Amino acid sequence: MKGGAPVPASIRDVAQRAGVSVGTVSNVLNRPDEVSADSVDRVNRAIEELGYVRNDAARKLRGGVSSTVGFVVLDGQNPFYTDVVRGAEDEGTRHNIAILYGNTDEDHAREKVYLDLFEEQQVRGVLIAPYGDITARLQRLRARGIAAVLVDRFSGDGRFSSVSVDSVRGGRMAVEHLIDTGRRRIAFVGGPFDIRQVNDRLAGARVAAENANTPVEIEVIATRAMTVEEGAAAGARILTRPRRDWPDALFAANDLLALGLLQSLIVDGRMLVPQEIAIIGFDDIPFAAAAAVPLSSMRQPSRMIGRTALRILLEEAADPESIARQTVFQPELIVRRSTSG
Amino acid sequence: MKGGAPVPASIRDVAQRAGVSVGTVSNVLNRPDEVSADSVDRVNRAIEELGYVRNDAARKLRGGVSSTVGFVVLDGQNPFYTDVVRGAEDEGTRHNIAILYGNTDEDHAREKVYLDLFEEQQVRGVLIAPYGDITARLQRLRARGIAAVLVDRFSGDGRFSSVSVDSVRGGRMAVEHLIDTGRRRIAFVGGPFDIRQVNDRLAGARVAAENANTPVEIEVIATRAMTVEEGAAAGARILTRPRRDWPDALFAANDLLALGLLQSLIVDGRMLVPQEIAIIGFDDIPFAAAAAVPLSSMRQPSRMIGRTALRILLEEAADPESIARQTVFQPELIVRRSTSG
DNA sequence: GAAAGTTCCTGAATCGATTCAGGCTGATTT
DNA sequence: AAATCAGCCTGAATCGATTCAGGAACTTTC
Repeated sequence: MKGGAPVPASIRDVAQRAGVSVGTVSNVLNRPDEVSADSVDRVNRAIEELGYVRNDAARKLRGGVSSTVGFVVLDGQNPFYTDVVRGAEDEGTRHNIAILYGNTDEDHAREKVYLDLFEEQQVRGVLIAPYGDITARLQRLRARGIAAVLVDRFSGDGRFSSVSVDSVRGGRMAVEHLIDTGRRRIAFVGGPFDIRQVNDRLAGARVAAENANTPVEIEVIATRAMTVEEGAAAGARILTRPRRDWPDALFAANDLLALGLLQSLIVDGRMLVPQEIAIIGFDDIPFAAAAAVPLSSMRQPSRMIGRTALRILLEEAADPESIARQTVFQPELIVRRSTSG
Repeated sequence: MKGGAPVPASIRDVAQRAGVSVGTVSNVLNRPDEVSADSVDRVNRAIEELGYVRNDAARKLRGGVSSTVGFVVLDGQNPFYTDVVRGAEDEGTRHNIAILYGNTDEDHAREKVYLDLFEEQQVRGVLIAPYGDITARLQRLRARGIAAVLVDRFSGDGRFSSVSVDSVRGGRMAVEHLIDTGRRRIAFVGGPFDIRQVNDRLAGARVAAENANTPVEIEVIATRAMTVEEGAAAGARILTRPRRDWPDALFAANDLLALGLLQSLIVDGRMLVPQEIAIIGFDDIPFAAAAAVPLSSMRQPSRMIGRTALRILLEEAADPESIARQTVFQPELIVRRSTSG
């Protein structure tokens, strides 16, 4: 068909063409300052002419380190996580690191599949927004020399580094805001409860309710996933109740749920938001502001989370003796129309 | 901590423990039916006991094939692309393939960086939603035995397989719909124009205008990117015009732009959508339905696109002689309130 | 019973980049 | 002039999985 070497050039070909040894070529590639300027030139020219590209497999094999990092994400459709990934990617390109991407969709089996895969790939490290409890699995990775950093989730026992947002505090702030604006019958919408953040946000909500100086009721409406569809389904369920049983505010465990709720509640003007019912979400995804009724939310510094997580991961990969550290960002209350008529 | 070798077990360790040769272990792994049941058992037990995991680097080095595929995405924040990736991932897990993910953010330099990286990684193939013209680059990959499939973009010269949606037709359908609902002064909002889809959608819009049996005006409002922010900026610019110069409909090159436009136009009730101005987007991302005014859009079968693209990629990787084929899906008009008062 | 097959297994060679002990050259010191 | 040193280079050994020619043990065929 067309030009171009059908068989890729190896370091040996480059060495031959440049008239030096393979060791020298490798040195040019990895520590050019230990090689004479003349050799550097010749080698670089040969590389150019042959279109040589380093074979990462060979490199990795010989004890080298991988230039990929695995990222296991809970929900790849959620703009919050896309943003986190984006942050990690940004930091990654600065270190010439690529991201092996895995979306688990709140599924244990997929989580395992991806971790296995990353292990086979001998990635430099793994970023993971875990679904359930995976410390055992991570221990094993570590034993293999693969670092791991938890994302969006505090590491309970402190055995692994983590980068997260204080979900309990976020839950408290959200519900305090609802109470401040006069709401008393609050429903927490979220699930499944083996997602740690869901529990934490609910716990925070309860704290706020207990600390209030008026009686505040917290009801729990469980969902099977954190999606727009599940939110809409939960909303539909609320609508079937007699009017006097409606809560006067909803705290959704994330924005996708909140958007789903919003969508189903205001359809046909069934319910007025925020007059009859206030809604607040969590994450402050870009679409929250563009919603039918702009959505109040607890903002997380998503890109920063991704960036920080990758940075810490690389540091730990470089120094396996380093001590696990927990980085916790604070959420920020963003008030929009859905809670402030 | 429990057992777990601090140093990963190799195939040799497994062989020793199972009392067989390395060749046999490899055979158990790759063609178990050529090995006696007894050996298979012993080897599997040894693998279990040692926690052995295949080293993909070594495997790749020895002429094997990679189990990763690169995916270069134009805009990772766009839910449309997340959906496409998700589709590819779905198909990938069925073949035990992981995705190396790269987000170019409409940037040539990043595009190149990722392609280099994928080449070093010797990925099985590359899926790419290209920004500009990259056939030269893809030719080179192909010469190295790396297959490539274009995503969301028709391969003009037919040298590569592609999976896309008929953007010209989509543009035509969108504008025909606007015309059908009585609009005559239509603005196309999109850019930059070196994104092929933008051109195509505009071209389709023009066809619709010319075919109409009333005079229809198509104005072009250029944006620098396809984001919510740019859409909002374009909307703000429209608002500065004297009222009589306002278009009566907007066709946005994608939903993000449309959402931005919507957001900026309806703020403070400056403009009534759809009464004064209709808006239609492209992609039908999940958030389009949840927008302030539910957004009409041209739906693309995003997951299907991803799935199909990966399937074709794997087929081509398996058979380098195969002929490039163009798969074109048809877009579907989804009418919501933003175009039908 | 010899020849010809089967079935299953062995172990050395291989892929390509990196590393490192050792060597060569010319400059500097004693 | 010998000894020392710096600067630069060489090339064999190495990583771990795969492959394949060769061979052992056992059956079947004539």
